[in-house]
Formats: sequence, C-alpha cells, structure tokens
Amino acid sequence: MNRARVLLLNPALGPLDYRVDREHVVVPGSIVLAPLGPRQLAGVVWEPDQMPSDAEVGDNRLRPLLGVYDIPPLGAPLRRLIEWTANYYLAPPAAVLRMALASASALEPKRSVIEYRATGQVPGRMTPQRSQALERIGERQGLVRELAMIADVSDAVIRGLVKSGAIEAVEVTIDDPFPVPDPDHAPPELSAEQQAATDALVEAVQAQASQTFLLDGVTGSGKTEVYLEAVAAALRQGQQALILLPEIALTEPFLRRFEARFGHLPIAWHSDLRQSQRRRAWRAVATGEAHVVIGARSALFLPYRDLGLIIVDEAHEPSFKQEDGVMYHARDVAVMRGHFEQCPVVLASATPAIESQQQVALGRYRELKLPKRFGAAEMPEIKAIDMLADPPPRGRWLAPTLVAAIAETLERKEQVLLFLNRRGYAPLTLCRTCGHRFQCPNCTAWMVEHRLMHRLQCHHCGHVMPPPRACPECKEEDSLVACGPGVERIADEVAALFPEARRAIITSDTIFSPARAADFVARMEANEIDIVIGTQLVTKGYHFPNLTLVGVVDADLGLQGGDLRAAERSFQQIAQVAGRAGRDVKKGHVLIQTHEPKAPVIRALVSGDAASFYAAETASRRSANAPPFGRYAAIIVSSEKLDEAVEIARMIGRTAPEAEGMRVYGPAPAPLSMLRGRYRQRLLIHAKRSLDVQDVIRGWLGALKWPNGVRVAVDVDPYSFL
DNA sequence: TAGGACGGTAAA
DNA sequence: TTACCGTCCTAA
Repeated sequence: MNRARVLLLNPALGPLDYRVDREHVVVPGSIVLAPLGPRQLAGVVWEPDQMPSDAEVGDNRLRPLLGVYDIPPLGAPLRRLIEWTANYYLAPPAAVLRMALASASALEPKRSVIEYRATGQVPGRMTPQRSQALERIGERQGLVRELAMIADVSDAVIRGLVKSGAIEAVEVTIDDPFPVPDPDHAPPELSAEQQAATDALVEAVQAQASQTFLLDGVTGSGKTEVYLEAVAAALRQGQQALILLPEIALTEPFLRRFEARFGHLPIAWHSDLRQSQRRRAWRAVATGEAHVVIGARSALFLPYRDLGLIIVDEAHEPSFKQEDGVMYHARDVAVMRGHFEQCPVVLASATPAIESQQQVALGRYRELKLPKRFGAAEMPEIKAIDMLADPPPRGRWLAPTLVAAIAETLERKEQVLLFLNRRGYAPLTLCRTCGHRFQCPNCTAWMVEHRLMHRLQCHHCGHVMPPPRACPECKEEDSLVACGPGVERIADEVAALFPEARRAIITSDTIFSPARAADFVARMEANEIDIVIGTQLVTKGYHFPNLTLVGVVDADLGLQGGDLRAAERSFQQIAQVAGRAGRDVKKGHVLIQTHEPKAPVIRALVSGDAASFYAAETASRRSANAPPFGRYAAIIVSSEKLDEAVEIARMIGRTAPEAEGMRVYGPAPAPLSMLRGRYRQRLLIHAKRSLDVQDVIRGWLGALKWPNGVRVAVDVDPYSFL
C-alpha cells in the first residue's frame, strides 16, 4: 500500500494522507492533484516526519491521488524554508506553500493563450464605454478579463471591440525561453574598495556555502556594481541568483543598469504580473531557465532549481515586512533561505537596520564597507533649517532659506528634489464652521484630499469619495479647509514661487507602472524637469547627476507615533533622500526643515556621525530590552462586531500563560482600531530573547476557541505598531 | 411544510 | 476554504 502525505493549498487544513496508485510516481515535493470532499485541489507531497498530521487515517479510508503535475518537484531546501516560515511566524504551512506555488495557473500544462490588443482601427460605432476602453488600454495587451479590468468596462464591451476590429486576438506562447544574461557582457571598472568587497562576495558564491554579508556602503558608493559581480559569479557557475528590491516602482532604473551590465533583462517577479507572465516566470524559475530573478518579497518563495546567491537590496527598508496574510520579514526569511540552499545572502544598505548591525557585532554576519562615494563624487553637505527661527510665511511650508537655495540651484540650471512623505494635497479636511473632520467609514483614519484626482481617499482601505462642496454635518457651503501639506500642495507652492520651473510630482499615484517610472527617469536625465516633489518613492535607487539640492520638507513627520523604530526610520529615510544629492561631479546640498534641530536624529544627519547615532540607539534598545535584544509579538483580534473583538481579546488576555521573562500588555484597541471595516484589538507580548515565544503562543492560542467571524492573527517581530 | 438563514463540522 | 447538514424560524 503506497500512501503519501500531502499539504493541500488550503490554509485551513493541515496535511492529509492519500493513496498513491500504481500509475503515479511521487517523491517528496511532487505537485499533485487530490480529491477533497466533492472538490479537487492541488497540493505538494511532503515527508511524513517533517509534517505531522493530528490524526492517522487507516489505509482503507484513503482516497487516491488524481494526478501528478508535469512540473519539477519542490526541492528540499524550499520545503524546509516553508516549514521554518510557518513555524517562526505562526502561519499555516499551507498559507506559506501558497506563496511558493504562486498561482494555480502556473500548474496548468497549457502552452499558449489568446490575448488581445488594440489595432489602432476606429470601430464603426463609438460609444462612451468603447472610447474609454480604447483610451485606457492604449498599447497594453492581455486577456479579455484583464483588459476589461484595466478599462473598467464589462467583458462585453471588449468583445464588441474585437468584433468591430478595433481590438485583435494574438496567440501568445507563454513558455518561450528567456534570454540568458551574459556575465562577461560589460564588466565595470571598480574602485579598489569595490574590488575588495567584490572579491569577498565572489569567493563566497564559489564556495557554495551559507554565509550572510552586510554590504554597508554610503549612498552613491556603488553597492550595486559590487553585488552584480557576485551575480555574475553565480551565472558563471550555472546557478541562479535572486535580487530582492523593496518597491516595484524602483525596478525601472535598476533594470536598465542590469541590462547594461549583462546585455539582457532579468526576470521580474511582483504582484502586478499578468497571469501569463506569472506562469511563464514561475515555470522558468522552476526549470532553471530563469537565471536571474529580480522581485518583490514574494520572489523569495519561488521554486528555484539551483539558487546560488540572494541579494536583498535596501535591506533596511520596512516594506520588506509583509503586513497581512503570512506576516514575514523578507530580509530574515532570505537569510534562512540562504541557510537551507547553502548559498550566500547579501544585505545591501547605506543605512543598515540595527538588527543587522547587531548580527555583525555578534559575528554572525560579515560586514563589507564602502565608506566613500564612487569616483569624484563627494558626500553632500547637510544643514538643518530651524522652522521656529526661520519660519515660512503663513499658509506656506517652505522656509525662506530653502526657497533661496532652490532659486540658486535653478539659476545654475541644476535640479531640485523636495521630499515629503505624504501623498495627496492635504492629509485632513475639516469644516471651519462646525469642526467636522472627514474620516474613512471603514478605518480609523482621515480621508486624504487628492486634488489632482479630484477626490478624497483613504490610504488604508482605498475608500474614495468625491470632494464635498458642503459640510455633511452642518450643511454649510464653502466652509471646508485643507489642513497640512501633501506633495500636491507643496507642488502648488512651488508653482507660485517658481512659475517658470518645470515640476513633477512623484508618488505611487503618479508612478503606477514601469512605463511611467521609465518616462520619469528619461525626463530627469534630459533635464526636462527642474523640481521634483516626491514621497519615499524618490528616496532611493535613482541616480541623477544634475540633481544637486534636496529639501526635506518636514523631518519631524517620521518621529511622530513614537514606535520603537521611529528615530532609526527617520534617520534612514532622510539619509537616503539626502543621498540623491550631488551623486556626480557637482556638489550636493541638503536642507532639512525641522522644529527640533537639536534632536539626535537631526544632529547625526547634519554632522554625518551615523556611528554615534547608531550607538546611542542601540544602547537605548538594549536598556529597554527592545529588539534586537528582546523581542515582541502582537496578537491582533479583529471582527466586524466591536463587542465580539473586545470580548475575545479579553478572553485571550485572561488566559495568558505565565512564562519566565515574558509580559503581556493589553488588550487595547489597535492603533488603527478600525481597518477595512473590522474592529481591531491588540495584545502585545514582550519577551526576553531566549524565550521561545512562538511555542508559548502556539500552546496558548491552540487551547482557545473563538466564533467564526473573529480572526486572530499573530505578528511575530512586528514592525509597524499600527 | 417548504425554504432560507445560520452555525457547526468534516475534508484523508 | 468550501460544501454539506441539521436546527430553527418564518411565510404560506
């Protein structure tokens, strides 16, 4: 009797056992189709001793597997990674497996699909829907369903356009091989320091052993060139390389650098891939045909056939922490994947996280430093503007000193970047007459005015409303005022001050596609933009030689909220945006507007003394027993009913176990006490490093029951305290 | 008494 | 997660 333990793609279920009939051959990792009640589900065969099931089922009650997919089995290193991730982050193994299998369509044996694209022909009969569809689709190509989504019309409109000849069908072969990057295409000239770091990485790639590096180089020091040589080394020995980036919007300039180095583009992996692209990329990764993958955090769980190197670029970025579903930290999971795959992992950053520096101090990670900028470029000069001593006029946000510096820079025909980490026009709208504030109906958050889009928008759940003319509370007309600045408002101020200057607003609202990002880069390089006003999207990755002045509009913004990483994060963000200035021969200048010029963060930035800032932060973490010296975990209880959420959270609080070196705080309403229509209560667990908190929480929550509509999620090593 | 809403449970 | 089943309620 041949039986197999199968982890199905159903997060509510543990592993189930099946009978394997003679016509099927399975090994651990095989991807199979299994019956489940009246349904059929895909799953992966697992070693029974690695995946214990809660109740053994007799041979006579087993149902047979229906089939085995013609796909390479998931390798043992990936299976170990899935187990580790599920264990560490207290997530169902099947939920982690789902990230590895990525999309059901990747499993289908289909070799081509019919996609559609515009022909440029004008349809005989034009309707508003049809013109909207054609306009929004533009050059894009996709399935009928995808085009309908893009154009925000029904499938029928698209089909009508196909019939009229305005859109044509194209057969797309989806498993075409990808071009192979050439490690010898255009090797760079490296400085002595870069060469030394490169040698260390190349040696580690050749050793094919697990080792983690912290590549710590100041902005503009040429970290990318260094780690791309490690990628070349992996390619030369026939292995795959993965490069993780924090934001997709950032990939455009990166793709171009990669292409310049290797002659071809890498394979991109992110959540916006179309179904056919996703399938093709997944298959190529699994067969080994994809040599270099660059991607967002989810690329970590792809089934690489032979992974030789992992790079985590901008490794300090908080966006590597996944905040819903399986709440993992991609930087930490990357290190574990390197451990299981027996390959080096490189964490690259100009402003490494305190956690990573601590690992260096403990001797677990090896540090490679690039303390100087590449070539003739020098570090920019950084000054603070005291907003109390040098305030802008009423109703304005840019201090006279900053305005003067902008004027001088424009005069020299150089470019300016103004950084404000706030999208939209104004973060809050209120009624002057009755004080009514516009709040999201689903979240504890203000509705943010987006003047360009002509609407109010919630940044947490995406709820939108048209900009109101009258106050909904007191019905007073023309009594609503915008409070505080967003990038759009700063852009207005810039327009009033420098009407001749060409402006660009760079946020996730305006750079929503790789094409838009490419367009922005091209316009900057052609000097068609004088002043960029942007959010954190512009803090990293870009290299504009003619950009010489960076203005930080509100350096105090990041210090609000007071979570344990606020100071560190502020420092990183401002240091990164400052690093955009003067990256070539022209000297860069940075002006930081703040109400607290004496705050340690600002002083560290101005003096350039990062080391003592980090030392002070590390000391205060140590004395508070905060990460990386102690650890936190959060339990978030959510329900559509407030009383239910409160009741269950209290019940969990009451049943908290006693454990040496652990304290439980709460429950209290979560900082965003209502999110996407769900009420949220939160318990915070603070424990000493040596305690296995996961195990304690597993035992604790495992013994409890709660009603169906209540969700209890655990966030291990939480980043956001929201 | 049919039929729908709801809650609980099994799925190998 | 999904499908199914039993229970309870309401309308007829």
